[in-house]
Amino acid sequence: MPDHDSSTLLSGQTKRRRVDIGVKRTVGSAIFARARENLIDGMNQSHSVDQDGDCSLVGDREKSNVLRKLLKRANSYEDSIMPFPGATIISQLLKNNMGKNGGSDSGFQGSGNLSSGGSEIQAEDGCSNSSRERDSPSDCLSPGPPLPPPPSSSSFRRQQPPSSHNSHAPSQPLSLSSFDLDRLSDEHLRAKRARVENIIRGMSHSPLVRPNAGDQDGNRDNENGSNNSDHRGDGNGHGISSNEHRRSDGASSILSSPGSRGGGVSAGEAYRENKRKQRLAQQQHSFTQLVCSRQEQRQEERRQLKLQLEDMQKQLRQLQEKFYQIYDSETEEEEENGENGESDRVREREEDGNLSEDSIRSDGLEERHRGRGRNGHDDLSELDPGLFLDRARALLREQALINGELEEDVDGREEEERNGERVMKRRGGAAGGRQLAETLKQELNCAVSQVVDTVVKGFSSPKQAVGHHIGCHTSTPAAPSSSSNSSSSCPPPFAPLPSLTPDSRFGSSALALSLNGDGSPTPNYHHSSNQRLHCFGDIIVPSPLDSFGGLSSRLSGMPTPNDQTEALPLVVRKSGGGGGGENGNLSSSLPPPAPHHPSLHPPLTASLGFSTPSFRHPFPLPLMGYPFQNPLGGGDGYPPGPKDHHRSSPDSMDMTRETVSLRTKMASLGGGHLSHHHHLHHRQSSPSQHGPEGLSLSLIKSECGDLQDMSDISPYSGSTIQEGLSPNHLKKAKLMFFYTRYPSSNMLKMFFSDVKFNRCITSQLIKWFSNFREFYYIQMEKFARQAINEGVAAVEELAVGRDSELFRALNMHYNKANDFEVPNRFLEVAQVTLREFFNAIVAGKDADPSWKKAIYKVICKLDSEVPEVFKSPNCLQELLHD
DNA sequence: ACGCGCCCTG
DNA sequence: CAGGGCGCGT
Repeated sequence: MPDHDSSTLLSGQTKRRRVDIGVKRTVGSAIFARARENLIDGMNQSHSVDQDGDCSLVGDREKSNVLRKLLKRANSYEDSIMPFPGATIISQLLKNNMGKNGGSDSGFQGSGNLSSGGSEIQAEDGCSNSSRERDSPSDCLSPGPPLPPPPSSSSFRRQQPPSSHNSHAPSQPLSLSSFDLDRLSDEHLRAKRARVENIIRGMSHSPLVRPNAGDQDGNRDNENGSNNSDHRGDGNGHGISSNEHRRSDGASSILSSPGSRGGGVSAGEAYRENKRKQRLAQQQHSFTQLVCSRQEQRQEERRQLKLQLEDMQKQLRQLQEKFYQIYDSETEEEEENGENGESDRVREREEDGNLSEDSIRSDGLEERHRGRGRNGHDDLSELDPGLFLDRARALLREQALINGELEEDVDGREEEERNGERVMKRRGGAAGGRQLAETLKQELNCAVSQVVDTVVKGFSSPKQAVGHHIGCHTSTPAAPSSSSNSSSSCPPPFAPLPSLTPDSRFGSSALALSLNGDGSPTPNYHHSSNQRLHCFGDIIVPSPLDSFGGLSSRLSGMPTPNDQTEALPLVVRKSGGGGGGENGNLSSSLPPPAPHHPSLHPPLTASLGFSTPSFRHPFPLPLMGYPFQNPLGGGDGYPPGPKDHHRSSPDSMDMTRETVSLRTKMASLGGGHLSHHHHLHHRQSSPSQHGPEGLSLSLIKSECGDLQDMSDISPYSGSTIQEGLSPNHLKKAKLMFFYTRYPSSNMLKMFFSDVKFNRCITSQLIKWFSNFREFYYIQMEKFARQAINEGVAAVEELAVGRDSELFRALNMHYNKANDFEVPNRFLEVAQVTLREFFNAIVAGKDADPSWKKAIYKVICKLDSEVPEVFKSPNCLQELLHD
């Protein structure tokens, strides 16, 4: 896995570098361009760079996006309610929400926000909404006209105001859920509000509460410092922008240094509380009430989250102390070596501690969230720390079980904590810090992935998420005790909830991040690559996965790939290095949701070895929703159900008729062979490997899914219409290349009439010819240079005959079997091409970067008619027989 | 803005 | 051979 990671990283780096260098467009200042690139990368790719903050940040960003979406969708509703121009109002609301989420945390500063409706809020909003990549907090401070949230541009960008990210992130989920509340009646709102307030009041007495305003800066600085030092290693050129970016992002609230925490309820809190109440009283009528209530709720939620955060941090610190006590003596030496890796490890420990200990206290919040969740589709509630913690806890337990160091009982949270400590101690004593670190890494990975998963799921299917949320919460605690086999821990809870199953697919497979799942209502999502992106913006969130990857890689001591392109959305992780792995298979292999019985699990789980419960969810990945119609496979072609193992041997599939693309995708997915995908269960691969694979799957789905439904390919009909390209098609294309180097798409359609054309197929064919050309021209250039080197002085000396090396090379490539008689015309063209290259090189034109273009222009005119025979689906037989 | 083609990479 | 990025032409 390290190898893979490193390779990926390298490629990513190179790509990035290339991109950076290649960007000639003048987009303002280079810094801005960089920043945007980073942003986009962060959104769409891994942002391993700042893993520390990723957990929360990612979620935050995504949430913000989602919030916007929701708001947009709700426009109609809001309009009806509000007499004012809907857009303005909504944007205002949105801003307020966002401002509150981000701004209220800044303690006293926010005191004026509520009553005044505040310029501050708006300003902050403007900041975040404008999605300008700027690092100076001052921008946000300057009050200005409210900027309507630019949905398109901002969808991919982070919106956190630089000054408030700490608590901002956690609060987001709640705000989302609260949004749903809009649709509830006032009564509901009030009731809820009252409940929440009660809770908050209770919480407010917590000694851990503190005003964030003062701390944030300090914390951020600290975090930044650590981040910078950590990532310096992988800065590779874009360090500046990335660092800056990170700064603005801030570190994750969860992981942030606990050093400055503490203190009782701030005066600001109380003040704000009062303010809220006043406002409530004032706003008894009209939509303003709605708005205010929502705001209030958000604030409260935020506060809760903040409290939780504080708690977590404190716990983290405690845990850390314990940790150090136990291990420092042993690991000191290692730490002495102290490089980035070491520091990373330390942080990991912190994180881990955070997670495990946080879980201890998450109950109250969970309860609240659950309650709230029922009212609206607060899938978002899933996002809340409580859930996260819960899952983390479960993971921790799981890990303990895996290592056989955890006792069966883990009922009480204290118990749990103790167990964790015990485990640590034992490990420290026996295996040493290394093992512990490994365990922690795994745990962390799992937790992160789960969180991501949860977020995604929540976004993708809100309503279901509620149920899922509940199920998950309840299930996790109980699972470990029920059986040593953790695999059954999470799934069972879902079983009773039919509605959950659809999205649980994603949800459960932490690795499966794709939102495109069938369940998701995103209408446009399967359109084009572009839309793919949009999709992500809408629902999914690449970053979480990224963060996951980053974390995992980092934990493993490997640099994180910066350029993990779309791996995220997708999905299928087959095996997991982090222990999450194999689920991908399961998920992919499992058929939809029918409430599955635990009985089904045993075989699967057994092969899974150890993995977190969530990973074991045998839910099919969203991708599965797109049944790859395998004409021969009778429609169940691709996603093999869990039972596929027991089914007729996969080999029965007619691979020759399998579409090429499908095969390739499958290969990427299944680690190779469609027929052997069941072997995946036994494979152990690094998580990093899965990203790309999953990606390919998503690609298939998203790109091909939209094309005409493949369903109309009659599997049983004698008709040769295929939805994909077969190896024979490839061969045919190669032969066609002898006639035409630049076939038009129409031509391709004519000559591949036995293929059901869609964008996928078309582009694939075009790509084929592009690749053919590439090879062709490379050969030409090579031989031209060779001729020049050999002293050929005149082009006339150059000739391409069937016995020439050049021709042999070409023939070997396009007509390997040599069972096709290459037309003379091709020889002529080849000769012309060769000479063109020769002349150009001799003339020194090759100094020009685009010197080949002229040649291409010439060659593209030399295409000749492709014999009619090629139009026949059976042309190969006919041609080759000749 | 979109599609195409080249280039580079894996 | 496929992905992805980029530039160019429309």
